[in-house]
Amino acid sequence: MDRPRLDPVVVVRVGAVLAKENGTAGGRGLTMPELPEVEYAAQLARRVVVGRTIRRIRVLHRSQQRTLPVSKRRTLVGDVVESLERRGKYQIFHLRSGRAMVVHFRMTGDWEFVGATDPMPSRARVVIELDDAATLALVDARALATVSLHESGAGLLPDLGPEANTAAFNAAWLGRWLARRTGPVKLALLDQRAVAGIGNVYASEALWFARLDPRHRANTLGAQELRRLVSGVKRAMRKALAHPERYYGAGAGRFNVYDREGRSCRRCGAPIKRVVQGGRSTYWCGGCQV
DNA sequence: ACTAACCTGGTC
DNA sequence: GACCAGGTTAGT
Repeated sequence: MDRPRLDPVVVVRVGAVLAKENGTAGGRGLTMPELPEVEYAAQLARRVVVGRTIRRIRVLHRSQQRTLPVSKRRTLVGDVVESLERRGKYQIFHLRSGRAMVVHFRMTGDWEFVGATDPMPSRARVVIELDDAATLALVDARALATVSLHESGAGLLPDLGPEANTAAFNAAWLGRWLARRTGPVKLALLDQRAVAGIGNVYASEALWFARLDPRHRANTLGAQELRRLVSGVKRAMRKALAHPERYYGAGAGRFNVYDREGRSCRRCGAPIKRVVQGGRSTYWCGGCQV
């Protein structure tokens, strides 16, 4: 087959390989896939699965038994992956039968490409075997990633806002959305109905780019602040999409505020602060984010 | 609109 | 050995 294939020696696991290429193995091992990381993972997986016939699906962890019971798995055998689409943090495998398999990495999910002679990774939860002997494994330390099978296009995904890195996400849209939110703007940014693809890490990063205090009430932002926030989100997306190796896997740690409590701000030198909002850590610079 | 639950590796 | 990380959903 002349279809492009991943070199199995180079590509093992998306996050881990990026860290290796970056020469930073052994860092904090942050993964937390958000829009840029899921986009990169989908790009790699796409090259392996598109056009291939599913030979078998294995479930190695009970957390996936609910959504992928044996009866459903059997029906996938022989189906063909026509395309792999990313929407927000979701990956959608469109199948020739008209069905769709939807994967969400949650916090620690990742693809691992397993060669014919490679041992199955210990954290593999769902294994997709293809007709050309390629094997794609969903590895996930915390086993919270989800895989679901849908009979048709209807009800595939929950209600999602515009993609964070597209023109559809703009100040007019965001302003309309935030107007009915009274909580902190950081929490509003995490709502996938407001903007798709932002998670805890890039929410803090985007607010740093926008020079906005994450504790501001969402519905109090002015027009100029809204524009700054939109461009802050897009700057964070653009940087991470252009350099996935700096933000993914053990190579992570190139953030401006995330996980940098007490360190000095790269823009103004003031110490980075941390506060818990909605049960999750928010980081920001008390000096230049006002 | 807020909170618990889902999970388990890594750190305290 | 307790506890924390966190996206999403289900439950209050």
